[in-house]
Amino acid sequence: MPELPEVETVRRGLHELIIGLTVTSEKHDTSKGFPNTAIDVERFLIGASIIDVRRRAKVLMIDLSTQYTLVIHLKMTGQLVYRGEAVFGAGHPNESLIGKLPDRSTRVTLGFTNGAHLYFNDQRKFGWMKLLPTLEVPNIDFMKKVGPEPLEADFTAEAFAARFSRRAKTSIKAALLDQTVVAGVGNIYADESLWGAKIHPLRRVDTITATEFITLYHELRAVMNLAIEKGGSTDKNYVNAEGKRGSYMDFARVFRREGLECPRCGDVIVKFKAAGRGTHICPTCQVL
DNA sequence: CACTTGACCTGTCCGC
DNA sequence: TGCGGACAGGTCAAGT
Repeated sequence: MPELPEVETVRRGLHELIIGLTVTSEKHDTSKGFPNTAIDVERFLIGASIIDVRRRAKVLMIDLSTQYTLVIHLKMTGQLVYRGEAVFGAGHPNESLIGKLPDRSTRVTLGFTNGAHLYFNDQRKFGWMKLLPTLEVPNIDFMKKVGPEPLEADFTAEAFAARFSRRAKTSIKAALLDQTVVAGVGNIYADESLWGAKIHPLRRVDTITATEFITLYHELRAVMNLAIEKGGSTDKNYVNAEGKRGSYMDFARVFRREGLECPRCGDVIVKFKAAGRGTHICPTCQVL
Protein backbone atom coordinates (compact mmCIF):
# COMPACT_ATOMS: atom_id res chain seq x y z
CA MET A 1 0.00 0.00 0.00
CA PRO A 2 2.85 2.33 -0.01
CA GLU A 3 1.86 4.57 -2.90
CA LEU A 4 3.37 7.94 -3.78
CA PRO A 5 2.23 9.76 -0.59
CA GLU A 6 3.46 6.97 1.70
CA VAL A 7 6.83 6.67 -0.03
CA GLU A 8 7.19 10.45 0.00
CA THR A 9 6.44 10.48 3.74
CA VAL A 10 9.14 7.87 4.33
CA ARG A 11 11.54 9.88 2.18
CA ARG A 12 10.96 13.06 4.16
CA GLY A 13 11.43 11.21 7.42
CA LEU A 14 14.66 9.56 6.33
CA HIS A 15 15.91 12.84 4.91
CA GLU A 16 15.62 14.34 8.40
CA LEU A 17 17.04 11.32 10.18
CA ILE A 18 19.92 9.79 8.24
CA ILE A 19 21.62 12.43 6.08
CA GLY A 20 25.25 12.71 7.12
CA LEU A 21 25.33 9.40 8.96
CA THR A 22 27.96 6.82 8.06
CA VAL A 23 27.11 3.17 7.55
CA THR A 24 29.14 0.88 9.78
CA SER A 25 27.42 -2.48 9.36
CA GLU A 26 24.99 -4.39 7.19
CA LYS A 27 23.05 -7.55 7.95
CA HIS A 28 20.55 -9.26 5.70
CA ASP A 29 18.63 -12.46 5.38
CA THR A 30 19.42 -14.49 2.31
CA SER A 31 15.85 -15.27 1.35
CA LYS A 32 15.47 -12.60 -1.26
CA GLY A 33 17.44 -10.26 -3.41
CA PHE A 34 19.72 -8.17 -1.31
CA PRO A 35 22.63 -7.82 -1.62
CA ASN A 36 22.75 -8.12 -5.36
CA THR A 37 26.53 -8.21 -5.01
CA ALA A 38 28.24 -8.86 -1.69
CA ILE A 39 31.48 -7.32 -2.96
CA ASP A 40 29.74 -4.01 -3.64
CA VAL A 41 28.27 -4.00 -0.15
CA GLU A 42 31.71 -4.32 1.40
CA ARG A 43 33.31 -1.75 -0.89
CA PHE A 44 30.57 0.82 -1.51
CA LEU A 45 28.15 0.58 1.41
CA ILE A 46 30.26 -0.02 4.51
CA GLY A 47 31.99 3.23 5.42
CA ALA A 48 29.81 5.28 3.09
CA SER A 49 27.95 8.31 4.36
CA ILE A 50 24.39 9.23 3.36
CA ILE A 51 24.26 12.29 1.16
CA ASP A 52 20.66 12.37 -0.05
CA VAL A 53 17.33 10.55 0.07
CA ARG A 54 15.27 10.82 -3.10
CA ARG A 55 12.04 9.40 -4.51
CA ARG A 56 10.84 8.61 -8.01
CA ALA A 57 7.34 7.13 -8.34
CA LYS A 58 7.14 4.57 -5.49
CA VAL A 59 10.90 3.95 -5.46
CA LEU A 60 13.22 5.34 -2.76
CA MET A 61 16.85 6.14 -3.44
CA ILE A 62 19.43 6.58 -0.69
CA ASP A 63 22.51 8.18 -2.23
CA LEU A 64 25.89 7.32 -0.75
CA SER A 65 29.20 9.19 -0.74
CA THR A 66 30.70 6.32 -2.76
CA GLN A 67 28.53 7.27 -5.75
CA TYR A 68 26.44 4.18 -5.13
CA THR A 69 22.75 4.31 -4.30
CA LEU A 70 20.48 2.03 -2.31
CA VAL A 71 17.38 1.64 -4.47
CA ILE A 72 14.32 0.40 -2.59
CA HIS A 73 10.79 -0.60 -3.52
CA LEU A 74 8.48 -1.30 -0.58
CA LYS A 75 5.78 -2.96 -2.72
CA MET A 76 2.89 -3.88 -0.40
CA THR A 77 4.24 -4.54 3.05
CA GLY A 78 7.71 -3.01 3.02
CA GLN A 79 8.77 -0.71 5.85
CA LEU A 80 11.90 1.38 6.31
CA VAL A 81 12.22 2.26 9.96
CA TYR A 82 14.94 4.20 11.73
CA ARG A 83 15.65 3.46 15.38
CA GLY A 84 18.17 5.38 17.40
CA GLU A 85 18.56 6.40 21.02
CA ALA A 86 18.27 10.05 20.04
CA VAL A 87 14.70 9.48 18.95
CA PHE A 88 13.57 6.53 21.04
CA GLY A 89 15.51 7.03 24.23
CA ALA A 90 14.65 5.66 27.65
CA GLY A 91 11.46 7.20 29.00
CA HIS A 92 10.25 8.09 25.56
CA PRO A 93 6.79 6.57 25.13
CA ASN A 94 6.61 3.98 22.41
CA GLU A 95 4.70 5.81 19.71
CA SER A 96 5.55 3.21 17.13
CA LEU A 97 3.04 0.93 15.49
CA ILE A 98 5.63 -1.81 15.49
CA GLY A 99 7.54 -3.28 18.37
CA LYS A 100 11.11 -4.30 18.97
CA LEU A 101 13.35 -4.41 15.91
CA PRO A 102 14.69 -6.41 14.24
CA ASP A 103 11.76 -8.78 14.10
CA ARG A 104 10.94 -11.79 11.98
CA SER A 105 10.05 -9.69 8.95
CA THR A 106 13.34 -7.78 8.97
CA ARG A 107 15.21 -8.37 5.71
CA VAL A 108 18.07 -5.85 5.95
CA THR A 109 19.58 -3.95 8.87
CA LEU A 110 22.00 -1.06 8.46
CA GLY A 111 24.02 0.20 11.41
CA PHE A 112 25.33 3.76 11.69
CA THR A 113 28.18 5.45 13.54
CA ASN A 114 25.74 7.09 15.95
CA GLY A 115 24.52 3.70 17.13
CA ALA A 116 21.19 3.96 15.32
CA HIS A 117 19.85 1.38 12.86
CA LEU A 118 17.74 1.40 9.73
CA TYR A 119 15.51 -1.65 9.31
CA PHE A 120 14.03 -2.82 6.04
CA ASN A 121 11.07 -4.96 7.04
CA ASP A 122 8.89 -6.76 4.54
CA GLN A 123 6.37 -9.30 5.71
CA ARG A 124 5.45 -10.58 2.26
CA LYS A 125 8.89 -10.28 0.67
CA PHE A 126 7.56 -8.57 -2.46
CA GLY A 127 9.77 -5.55 -1.91
CA TRP A 128 13.36 -5.23 -2.98
CA MET A 129 16.55 -3.35 -2.24
CA LYS A 130 19.47 -3.02 -4.61
CA LEU A 131 22.88 -1.37 -4.37
CA LEU A 132 23.68 0.27 -7.71
CA PRO A 133 26.06 2.91 -9.03
CA THR A 134 24.16 6.19 -8.75
CA LEU A 135 24.60 6.91 -12.43
CA GLU A 136 22.99 3.59 -13.38
CA VAL A 137 19.77 4.12 -11.43
CA PRO A 138 17.99 5.99 -14.26
CA ASN A 139 18.82 3.07 -16.55
CA ILE A 140 17.00 0.30 -14.70
CA ASP A 141 13.91 -0.93 -16.54
CA PHE A 142 11.43 0.58 -14.11
CA MET A 143 12.96 4.07 -14.30
CA LYS A 144 13.07 4.01 -18.08
CA LYS A 145 9.37 3.11 -18.38
CA VAL A 146 7.75 5.01 -15.51
CA GLY A 147 5.53 7.99 -16.31
CA PRO A 148 5.76 11.58 -15.05
CA GLU A 149 5.43 12.65 -11.43
CA PRO A 150 1.83 13.83 -10.95
CA LEU A 151 2.67 16.41 -8.28
CA GLU A 152 5.43 18.20 -10.16
CA ALA A 153 4.59 21.89 -10.55
CA ASP A 154 5.05 21.84 -14.32
CA PHE A 155 2.85 18.78 -14.87
CA THR A 156 -0.30 20.19 -16.47
CA ALA A 157 -3.82 18.84 -16.81
CA GLU A 158 -3.30 18.71 -20.58
CA ALA A 159 -0.14 16.64 -20.18
CA PHE A 160 -2.00 14.37 -17.74
CA ALA A 161 -4.82 13.74 -20.21
CA ALA A 162 -2.38 13.12 -23.05
CA ARG A 163 -0.65 10.32 -21.12
CA PHE A 164 -3.79 8.19 -21.35
CA SER A 165 -3.85 7.90 -25.12
CA ARG A 166 -1.60 4.84 -24.86
CA ARG A 167 -4.30 2.97 -22.91
CA ALA A 168 -7.39 4.01 -24.86
CA LYS A 169 -9.31 0.75 -24.64
CA THR A 170 -8.74 -0.23 -21.05
CA SER A 171 -10.64 0.97 -17.98
CA ILE A 172 -9.74 4.29 -16.41
CA LYS A 173 -8.84 2.49 -13.19
CA ALA A 174 -6.42 0.10 -14.91
CA ALA A 175 -4.86 3.06 -16.71
CA LEU A 176 -4.47 5.05 -13.46
CA LEU A 177 -2.71 2.09 -11.87
CA ASP A 178 -0.37 1.74 -14.88
CA GLN A 179 2.91 3.25 -13.73
CA THR A 180 3.94 4.04 -17.30
CA VAL A 181 0.96 6.40 -17.65
CA VAL A 182 1.46 8.41 -14.45
CA ALA A 183 3.87 7.59 -11.62
CA GLY A 184 2.89 6.69 -8.09
CA VAL A 185 -0.85 6.01 -8.21
CA GLY A 186 -1.99 2.89 -6.38
CA ASN A 187 -5.29 1.39 -5.38
CA ILE A 188 -6.19 3.79 -2.60
CA TYR A 189 -5.68 7.05 -4.47
CA ALA A 190 -7.10 5.66 -7.70
CA ASP A 191 -10.42 4.97 -5.93
CA GLU A 192 -10.36 8.24 -4.01
CA SER A 193 -9.63 10.42 -7.03
CA LEU A 194 -12.20 8.65 -9.25
CA TRP A 195 -14.82 9.26 -6.60
CA GLY A 196 -13.79 12.90 -6.44
CA ALA A 197 -14.15 13.24 -10.20
CA LYS A 198 -17.43 11.26 -10.24
CA ILE A 199 -16.03 8.76 -12.74
CA HIS A 200 -16.87 5.05 -12.66
CA PRO A 201 -13.64 2.98 -12.50
CA LEU A 202 -14.75 0.75 -15.39
CA ARG A 203 -15.33 3.61 -17.81
CA ARG A 204 -13.26 3.04 -20.95
CA VAL A 205 -10.44 5.56 -21.23
CA ASP A 206 -11.58 6.73 -24.68
CA THR A 207 -15.01 7.69 -23.27
CA ILE A 208 -13.54 10.08 -20.69
CA THR A 209 -14.13 13.68 -21.77
CA ALA A 210 -11.53 16.44 -21.71
CA THR A 211 -13.45 18.08 -18.88
CA GLU A 212 -13.47 14.85 -16.88
CA PHE A 213 -9.71 14.45 -17.34
CA ILE A 214 -9.17 17.96 -16.00
CA THR A 215 -11.34 17.20 -12.98
CA LEU A 216 -9.57 13.89 -12.40
CA TYR A 217 -6.19 15.61 -12.61
CA HIS A 218 -7.17 18.12 -9.92
CA GLU A 219 -8.77 15.45 -7.72
CA LEU A 220 -5.72 13.18 -7.96
CA ARG A 221 -3.35 15.96 -7.03
CA ALA A 222 -5.60 17.17 -4.21
CA VAL A 223 -5.98 13.68 -2.78
CA MET A 224 -2.27 12.93 -2.94
CA ASN A 225 -1.29 16.28 -1.45
CA LEU A 226 -3.75 15.77 1.40
CA ALA A 227 -2.40 12.25 1.94
CA ILE A 228 1.17 13.57 2.17
CA GLU A 229 -0.03 16.19 4.65
CA LYS A 230 -1.61 13.40 6.73
CA GLY A 231 1.49 11.22 6.59
CA GLY A 232 -0.02 8.69 4.20
CA SER A 233 -2.57 5.92 4.69
CA THR A 234 -2.09 3.15 7.21
CA ASP A 235 -4.43 0.32 6.40
CA LYS A 236 -2.44 -2.52 7.90
CA ASN A 237 1.30 -2.40 7.50
CA TYR A 238 2.42 1.01 6.41
CA VAL A 239 4.50 3.08 8.80
CA ASN A 240 6.79 6.06 8.27
CA ALA A 241 10.52 6.27 8.96
CA GLU A 242 9.83 6.54 12.68
CA GLY A 243 7.50 3.55 12.73
CA LYS A 244 4.38 5.70 13.06
CA ARG A 245 1.06 5.44 11.26
CA GLY A 246 -0.36 7.78 8.66
CA SER A 247 -3.86 9.19 9.15
CA TYR A 248 -5.26 9.65 5.62
CA MET A 249 -7.67 6.74 6.14
CA ASP A 250 -9.56 8.97 8.58
CA PHE A 251 -10.23 11.25 5.62
CA ALA A 252 -10.96 8.63 2.95
CA ARG A 253 -14.27 9.08 1.18
CA VAL A 254 -14.72 5.61 -0.35
CA PHE A 255 -11.65 3.44 0.16
CA ARG A 256 -12.41 0.63 2.66
CA ARG A 257 -15.75 2.30 3.41
CA GLU A 258 -18.07 -0.23 1.80
CA GLY A 259 -21.45 -0.31 3.54
CA LEU A 260 -21.01 3.26 4.81
CA GLU A 261 -22.57 6.42 3.42
CA CYS A 262 -21.16 8.39 0.54
CA PRO A 263 -20.11 11.72 2.10
CA ARG A 264 -21.48 13.55 -0.95
CA CYS A 265 -24.90 12.02 -1.57
CA GLY A 266 -25.54 9.58 1.27
CA ASP A 267 -25.93 6.48 -0.87
CA VAL A 268 -24.22 3.31 0.37
CA ILE A 269 -20.67 2.71 -0.86
CA VAL A 270 -20.15 -0.64 -2.57
CA LYS A 271 -17.06 -2.71 -3.23
CA PHE A 272 -16.34 -4.88 -6.27
CA LYS A 273 -13.38 -6.03 -8.29
CA ALA A 274 -11.99 -3.88 -11.11
CA ALA A 275 -8.61 -4.12 -12.82
CA GLY A 276 -7.95 -7.06 -10.50
CA ARG A 277 -8.24 -4.89 -7.39
CA GLY A 278 -10.76 -4.30 -4.67
CA THR A 279 -12.59 -1.18 -5.87
CA HIS A 280 -14.87 1.18 -3.97
CA ILE A 281 -17.47 3.49 -5.46
CA CYS A 282 -20.62 5.42 -4.74
CA PRO A 283 -23.15 3.87 -7.16
CA THR A 284 -25.06 7.15 -7.39
CA CYS A 285 -22.11 9.49 -7.95
CA GLN A 286 -20.20 7.13 -10.24
CA VAL A 287 -22.21 5.55 -13.03
CA LEU A 288 -21.08 3.64 -16.08
C1' DC B 1 1.03 -4.52 -29.85
C1' DA B 2 -2.81 -3.92 -26.42
C1' DC B 3 -4.68 -5.81 -22.77
C1' DT B 4 -5.70 -9.21 -18.94
C1' DT B 5 -4.48 -12.62 -15.72
C1' DG B 6 -1.43 -15.11 -12.67
C1' DA B 7 2.66 -15.37 -9.73
C1' DC B 8 5.26 -13.70 -6.18
C1' DC B 9 4.57 -14.18 -0.42
C1' DT B 10 2.64 -14.29 4.36
C1' DG B 11 -0.57 -12.79 7.87
C1' DT B 12 -5.35 -12.12 8.84
C1' DC B 13 -10.08 -12.91 8.70
C1' DC B 14 -14.29 -15.52 7.66
C1' DG B 15 -17.17 -19.51 7.51
C1' DC B 16 -17.84 -24.28 8.59
C1' DT C 1 -11.40 -24.16 18.59
C1' DG C 2 -9.17 -25.61 14.32
C1' DC C 3 -8.69 -25.41 9.52
C1' DG C 4 -9.05 -24.32 4.71
C1' DG C 5 -9.59 -20.85 1.68
C1' DA C 6 -10.21 -16.11 0.21
C1' DC C 7 -8.15 -11.83 0.44
C1' DA C 8 -4.86 -7.95 0.76
C1' DG C 9 -2.37 -5.14 -3.74
C1' DG C 10 2.65 -3.38 -6.72
C1' DT C 11 4.85 -5.05 -10.46
C1' DC C 12 6.46 -8.19 -13.91
C1' DA C 13 6.02 -12.34 -16.74
C1' DA C 14 3.14 -15.04 -19.29
C1' DG C 15 -1.00 -15.72 -21.75
C1' DT C 16 -5.01 -14.26 -24.91
